[in-house]
Amino acid sequence: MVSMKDIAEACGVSVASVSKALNNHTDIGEETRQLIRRTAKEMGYFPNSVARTLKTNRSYNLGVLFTDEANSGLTHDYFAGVLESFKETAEKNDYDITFVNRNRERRRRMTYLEHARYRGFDGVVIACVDFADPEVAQLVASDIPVVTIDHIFNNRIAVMSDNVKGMQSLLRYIYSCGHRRIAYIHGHPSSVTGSRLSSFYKTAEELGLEVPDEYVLEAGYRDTDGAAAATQQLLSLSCPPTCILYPDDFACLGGINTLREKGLRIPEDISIAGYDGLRIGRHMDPKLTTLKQDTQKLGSYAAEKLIRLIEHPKTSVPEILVVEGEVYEGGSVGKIG
Amino acid sequence: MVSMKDIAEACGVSVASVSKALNNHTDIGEETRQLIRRTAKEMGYFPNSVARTLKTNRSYNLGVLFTDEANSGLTHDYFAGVLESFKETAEKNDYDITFVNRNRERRRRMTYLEHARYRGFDGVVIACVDFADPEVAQLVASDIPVVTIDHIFNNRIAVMSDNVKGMQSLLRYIYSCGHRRIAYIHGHPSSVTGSRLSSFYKTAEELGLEVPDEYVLEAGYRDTDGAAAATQQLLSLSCPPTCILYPDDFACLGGINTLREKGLRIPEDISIAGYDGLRIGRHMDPKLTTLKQDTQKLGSYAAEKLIRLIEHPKTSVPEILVVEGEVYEGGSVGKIG
DNA sequence: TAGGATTGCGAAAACGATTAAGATAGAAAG
DNA sequence: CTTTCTATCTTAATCGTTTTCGCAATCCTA
Repeated sequence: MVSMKDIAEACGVSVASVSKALNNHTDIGEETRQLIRRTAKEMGYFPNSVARTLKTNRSYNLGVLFTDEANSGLTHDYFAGVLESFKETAEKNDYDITFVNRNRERRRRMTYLEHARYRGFDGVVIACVDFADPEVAQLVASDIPVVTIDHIFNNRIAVMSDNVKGMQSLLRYIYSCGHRRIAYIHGHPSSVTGSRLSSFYKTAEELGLEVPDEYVLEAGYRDTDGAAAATQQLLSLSCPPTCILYPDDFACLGGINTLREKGLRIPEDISIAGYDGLRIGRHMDPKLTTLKQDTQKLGSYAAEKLIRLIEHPKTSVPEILVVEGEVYEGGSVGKIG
Repeated sequence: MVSMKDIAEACGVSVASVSKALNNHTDIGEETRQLIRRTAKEMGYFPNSVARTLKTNRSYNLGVLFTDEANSGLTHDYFAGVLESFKETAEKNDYDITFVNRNRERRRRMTYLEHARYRGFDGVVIACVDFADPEVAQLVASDIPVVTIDHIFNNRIAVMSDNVKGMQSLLRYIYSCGHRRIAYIHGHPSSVTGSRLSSFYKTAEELGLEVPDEYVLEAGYRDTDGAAAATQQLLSLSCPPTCILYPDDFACLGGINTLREKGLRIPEDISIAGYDGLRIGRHMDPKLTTLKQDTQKLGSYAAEKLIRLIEHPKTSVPEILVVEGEVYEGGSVGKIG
């Protein structure tokens, strides 16, 4: 590999001058600058980020922390969408991204924070993890710039999908279609689920909707079997709902199958709605009515805020960015009355 | 951050001794070793991978190269599955992964190879890219260890999903169900498509199947609209097929919708089969018959081979690893006769 | 034209680790 | 009692950059 030293020799100048010429410093003559830049290009010089990082303590590398619970992970569509967008924005700003982990086996195990320090990440984005994990807390409490997605920590920047407004819009839409007996199968307890659930109740109250306790059940996120079981339970009620809300689009699939097995048609006999706005929903028949989260914005905002925090720590304030989604009117929620 | 220097001072030894104690070298006394290791732990020391990389020229970081054609990318289920598995295996071996890209905007643009050198990747895995891209060729031709997935380069290690056997098994299965008029909507020309297509023809011949030219159409990978259009075309034939093969599971969705619009039931009126074995297929109704590719093995093999190539270049030979998939017998292919 | 300001450049010290080679001590060998 | 090992530890160079500081040479300005 050709280094600055090689260029310096070729040009008959010092390494310092090469560095200055290449980094557009002011205290270097125009002619020498040109000469150096030309030879650098000719010799196929490319900087060594490792050396630069060591010296400057800036790696231009962002850590991405997420955990692969239940074999989801990268195949988790919502997160994949966010990450894709995050990656793109980061790269546009000359940052690379590397996954944070603690799966070390050969050497001493590392905590997330240790790993982040080990690699010298300039910042870390945290999404889709168990936010109660003490190791996550340790990382968040450190001096490393952090942005979280869909979870709020004290004095940290967070990018949130607006679950409150989202659920509100979705429920209002369903109500506007004439539904009055609406059930909600929510995900396992988490801040996300919490927001949606309370928004569900609040909106129902605003609408004057009555929500019997039997109408609110729990199933895992992306858990088709759980959704199927819950659906079964709802159908066996003496007064079953006319519309069922699911934790997410994927879980819907489990519900749909149960409904079809019972010979129920969607949306003629029963209506359903998902949450997330995954691509598959638009290809189902009928198209799945859902709340489409803006993964594109979520990812790019997270990256922009994180980079801003890194590059301008003084003027960056802990803030909570809320990204609204929108109701996707598929055909899975029928009109009543 | 506490460095070796700090530990050295605390223990009253030289930095060299600290390095030796921590890396289990032989020329260090047992007592001093213990002392150093203990103090290191007490002081919360953690190595700095950047400094180590600079000195040793080994980053323990692998590059992942893929391109996000048509807004797929990380939301591309097949690739996401492979990557997830690759990541896991890499991490088990103490390697991290970073994405290779060339989207630099602020600084000088980089080629893939330049980026790989810039970051000092120990090796790169290439998957899901335009293999005809000269920049990919440049990277492959370099001295950086490379493993490709689903594409073969001269003198390089490749991990391949067995598209020949896969298509053979799938077609034989469909044949065994009694189908004789089988159409194939294949993906855009690529080595993958090529293998499947030729295997389709070869297997058909072996089975004594006649395949009219009108039965073989083209649509993009994951292109639901294209699949829908092709399906339309097939249905309008005077002698339409009894079973349609699609480029992939996702594209199937486009086909399914077209079929349902025509009032055709699956599999009573017409049969379909996908390719890939995505999770959604198992939740469709009927379950989608498909060829399930072993993304888990593909990813882990790629990681293992790449790491082996990095760590034992002498005994590593360019080889082609073939990973077999298996027919997933859903219910979308009906029995005939 | 002397003095100070400006400009262009180089020397050298970092950054945090690794490692070859040298130094020191005590032990074994003659 | 030298000499030669061996075990243990240190010195110092190095990886490829960045950056501070100092030194000339040049340029103003009065």
